[in-house]
Amino acid sequence: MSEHPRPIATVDVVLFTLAEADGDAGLRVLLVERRREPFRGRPALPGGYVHVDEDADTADTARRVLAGKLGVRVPYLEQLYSFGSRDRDPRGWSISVAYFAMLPATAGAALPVGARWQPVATLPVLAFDHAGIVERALMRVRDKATYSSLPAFLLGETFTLPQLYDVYCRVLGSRPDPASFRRKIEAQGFIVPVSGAFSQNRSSRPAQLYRLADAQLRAFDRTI
Amino acid sequence: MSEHPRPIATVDVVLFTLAEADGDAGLRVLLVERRREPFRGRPALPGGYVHVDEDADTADTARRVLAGKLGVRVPYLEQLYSFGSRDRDPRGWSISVAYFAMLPATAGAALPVGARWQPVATLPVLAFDHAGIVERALMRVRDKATYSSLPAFLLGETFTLPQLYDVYCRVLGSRPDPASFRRKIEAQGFIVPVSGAFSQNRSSRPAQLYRLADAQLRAFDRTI
DNA sequence: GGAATAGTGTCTCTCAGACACTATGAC
DNA sequence: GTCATAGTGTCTGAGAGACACTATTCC
Repeated sequence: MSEHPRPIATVDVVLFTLAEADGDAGLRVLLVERRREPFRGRPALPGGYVHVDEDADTADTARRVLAGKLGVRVPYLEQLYSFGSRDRDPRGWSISVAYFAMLPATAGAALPVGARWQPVATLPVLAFDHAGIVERALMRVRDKATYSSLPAFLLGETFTLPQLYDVYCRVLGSRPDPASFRRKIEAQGFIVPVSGAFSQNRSSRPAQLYRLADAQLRAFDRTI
Repeated sequence: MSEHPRPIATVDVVLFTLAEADGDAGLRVLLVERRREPFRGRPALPGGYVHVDEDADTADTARRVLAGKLGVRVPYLEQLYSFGSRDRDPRGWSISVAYFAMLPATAGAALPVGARWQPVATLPVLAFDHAGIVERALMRVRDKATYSSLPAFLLGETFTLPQLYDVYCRVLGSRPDPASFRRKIEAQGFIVPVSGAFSQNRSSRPAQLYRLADAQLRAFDRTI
């Protein structure tokens, strides 16, 4: 009675970062070239099977994939959505529990062969339904940028308010009033000034450095 | 290489409704008594295995469970979260893709034996990690009530603004200003008046009847 | 008329947006 | 001093909260 054929169970991760050069706007997502069938040679999201003997839960699977395939540890990881259907994998009925993660630009370091950062504006054709997964992740990240501290996880330990403003702009794709932004962020209180620390600017006034008040995501207040 | 032992794959549904009697505040959730091990005799969320030969995707599984076990069709169904871990099911590593659904009070009709509506304020001990699933569903529904038309799916085809206000209050557990609520909702424009139709009140002024502008969830505007 | 609920007008306070202004560094 | 960027002050308009008020039904 309880023995049904089981679907394939995988975890895929949409890993976001920003280009280090401020000149290039917008988010980038990590793609790896598939080395096996199906979709051999196609770019895909990093992912893998749930290892029932190794992983305590699906978040563990996500972290194992990121650490093993890419050697990164991410400051922010969130479950995105689960894509489970008959058609999404030619090998059969499969469920992918998708996560997304934010990685500071500085932590980019060396990528293994076959992995690359791709601007979300110019995505190639992806394996499986991964295009849809990236699309949903982008919607989530952009939506959360309007009411949470999420974009701050794209920055390193310390950052200036202008840098934070820049990150929000690049994630949102719009430029709200900088003065309003400053007041709004300061009112939310999820960042605290690092006393006495200032940015080293090329040829202008240095800016106060801040850090996150805590490692958690903070949502802004909302009323009906 | 690609043959890993697969986790169990199930779908569970948190089905919400309101008591018909306006006197009783708050949401109710549907529980069914488990008739098999594990957790035999314990109340649990309606759910079941993914049937790879029957279900096109996990939303199909959710609808099949609701139709088969309870004979209901729901006007709103949304994927909630996936709970996948080694420990959540004594039979082994398991993934439950959880959904939540909203059912108008009037559609309650006859429930099968072993099923019952339970106020969320007085939940018993549940099977598996279902208490955590209900908790997350409640957080989602209450959060969405602050910025979307979600609570409207707890009402029937037509409803009055005072009824809608009552539903939002019961979901949110608070009583915002009724005048502000009216203005806010009218500005969002997700409900339209049914021309010439009014409620039949016992001994007071009848109210304008409204219906949803479309069958989709509508999110309110938000700025940063 | 009174009771009860539906619905509006209006004041205040907060906050986003706009934008002019001042502040502080490098040179 | 100039240039560049950091950061503030202030006005305005939109909207939430509070609450007094009017409107329409049944009795």
